[in-house]
Amino acid sequence: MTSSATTIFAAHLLAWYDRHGRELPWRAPPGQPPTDPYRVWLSEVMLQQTTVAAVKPYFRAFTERWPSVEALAAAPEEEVMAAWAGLGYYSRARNLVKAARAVAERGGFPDTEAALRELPGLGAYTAAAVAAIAFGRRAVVVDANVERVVARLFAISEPLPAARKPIRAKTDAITPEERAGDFAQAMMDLGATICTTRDPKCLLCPLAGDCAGRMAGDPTRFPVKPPKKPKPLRKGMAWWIEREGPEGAVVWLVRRPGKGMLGGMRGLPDDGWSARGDGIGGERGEPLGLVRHGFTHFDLELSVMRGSAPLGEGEWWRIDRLDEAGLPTLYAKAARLAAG
DNA sequence: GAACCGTGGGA
DNA sequence: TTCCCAAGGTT
Repeated sequence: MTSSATTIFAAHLLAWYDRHGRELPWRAPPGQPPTDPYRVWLSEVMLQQTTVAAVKPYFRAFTERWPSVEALAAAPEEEVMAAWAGLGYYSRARNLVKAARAVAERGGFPDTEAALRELPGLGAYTAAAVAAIAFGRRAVVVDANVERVVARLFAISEPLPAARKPIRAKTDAITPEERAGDFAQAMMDLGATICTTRDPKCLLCPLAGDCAGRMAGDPTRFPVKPPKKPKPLRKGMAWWIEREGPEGAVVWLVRRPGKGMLGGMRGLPDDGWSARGDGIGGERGEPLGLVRHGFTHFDLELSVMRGSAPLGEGEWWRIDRLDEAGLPTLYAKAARLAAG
């Protein structure tokens, strides 16, 4: 594509974006002053591998409770972890606190892609997105949407993940010098609403006339994905240990190790199903039921037992305030089973 | 590269 | 029900 062709292509897509771009809580309306980098960063981290619908309530809660990066930097880590509960990929919350403190320490966000990339939790995608959207830098932003749109647009037949190199090169070639942030958001909106994984709406697509994948017959052939591996089934045990406290019934909660599965989150004492060698042994006890839960790379069947004595380091937590404990979904399910 | 790291919604 | 996977990063 020639330089002038690139300009026309980008202008075409941006015109579509100005008319059809989605309204989102973290997105400044067209023509507004530069978006607050804190809100851009926070939303981009929340959106990593996470749907817009899932992020919205968390974004509102975080920005209401911690309106600035300085406020977030001053928050105790465990409060942030609890507020993140249910959103998944909990290393994001740990890195969020680290990055906020680094930013507050240096007096504000760095405004270049390379410097942003140094912050914990900001990889190639997020650093480029924040640099482009919050600071108006030209950056090549490639997420799963862009990957799909570009693979179809140029009919890239090489399978993933090797296809990422040519996809990135093509994305670079079509990224304009001006409004690179809007261009990136336009590509992502296009992927989310038109160029969807299944059943793309090619008749509504502003790029249909340029799409090699469509001309090839079936755009959904791109990108070509490798076969996926079967998910193993793991079995484990956890204990629901309840007693009467001065203010009502309480249950024994532990803090999970900082790394690994559900790292840093509260949970029920367990037998080490997460395979990190840090399990707690315990008597079998009365079986309360079975919780099934799917993780990214394995499924879990967790047997929940009624225990009698506290196991490991932990704390008694009021059962009527269990929703404030910040339990990840697995343990929220177990609690529902035991208390519910 | 490849494994590891969550969750909920849509088809 | 089952499968797929979404504004990825770290090791």
